[in-house]
Amino acid sequence: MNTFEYLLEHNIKPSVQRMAIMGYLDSHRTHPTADEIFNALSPTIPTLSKTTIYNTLKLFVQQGVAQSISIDEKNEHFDANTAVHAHFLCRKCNKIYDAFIKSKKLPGETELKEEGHKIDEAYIYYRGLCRECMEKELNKQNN
Amino acid sequence: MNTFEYLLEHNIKPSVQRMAIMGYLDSHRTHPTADEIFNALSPTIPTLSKTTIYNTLKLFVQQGVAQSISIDEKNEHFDANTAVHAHFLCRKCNKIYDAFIKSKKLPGETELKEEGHKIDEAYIYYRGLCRECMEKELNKQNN
DNA sequence: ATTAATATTTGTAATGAATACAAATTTAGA
DNA sequence: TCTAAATTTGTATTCATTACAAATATTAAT
Ligand SMILES: [Mn+2]
Ligand SMILES: [Mn+2]
Ligand SMILES: [Zn+2]
Ligand SMILES: [Zn+2]
Repeated sequence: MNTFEYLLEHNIKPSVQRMAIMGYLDSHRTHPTADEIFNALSPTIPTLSKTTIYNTLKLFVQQGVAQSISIDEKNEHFDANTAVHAHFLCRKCNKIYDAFIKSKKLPGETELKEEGHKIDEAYIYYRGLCRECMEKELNKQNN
Repeated sequence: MNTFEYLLEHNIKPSVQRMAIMGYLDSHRTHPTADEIFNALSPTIPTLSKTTIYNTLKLFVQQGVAQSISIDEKNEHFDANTAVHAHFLCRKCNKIYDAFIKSKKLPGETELKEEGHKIDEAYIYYRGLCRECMEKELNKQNN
């Protein structure tokens, strides 16, 4: 799937900036923040403005080519994967890990629907200590 | 369960301010923000400071007598119910509804544990249109 | 009861991510 | 080419949250 066509199919005019931001999001599945995207792209597009990053990401979310991840209190993160999937934030290294979902029924979903609410978005967030960080802590102790 | 004992059991010294904030959280299960709590309590405790609200809520979360709900991008919400349960935010009226969870296994949890991560917190968020708001919209059309 | 040490609260200043806004630039159409 | 619309940019602003230090309250020691 090429970025140009993908944006067009979602009614987003593929400008240089939009292509670059979508390209970055698609090739870096690390759930970057607006700031991280700006720092990554600004060397190659020196005129790039942070406002454009914010505007574009908002547009991407509206048009359904990205989702906003609010697992981190401090910063909004973004994900080119728009499918419903779980996220795990390591409180030590701040990395965000993906976890895919097997069952179709999400917890509490049926109850909410039975009460007559209409669900448009679903998010599953976990926080804790990732394997990598846990191993680092163990190595410290065994030295 | 009385508030005084409850705070003590969780190693929180029950000051007037802390009692009031815990009392409010416990009796208003509407997932209030720091600002809402301040506006509600400041008439009865005129010297109350907003900083105290923030400090106290942070302490409550640390000591496990409240949880922080980050379903709303704009404001942090708080909940005296510390059990893992789902939340539904209506994007029209901004009310946050509870939904209780039947199954013990949360989506993606097993996968994350198998990868060696240690999960400490779990959050399930939904967004959409609540029944009340949907009915209001229907009434508008049929007039 | 005084005093001193500690804990808590308060008010104000600072932070910083996100937004508002208007000017500048680019793109598309006549 | 000329014009209008769309997009981008830079700067100013917002506002929830935090930092900090002074003020007050609580507890412990003398
Ligand atoms: Mn993801
Ligand atoms: Mn709740
Ligand atoms: Zn980690
Ligand atoms: Zn509603």
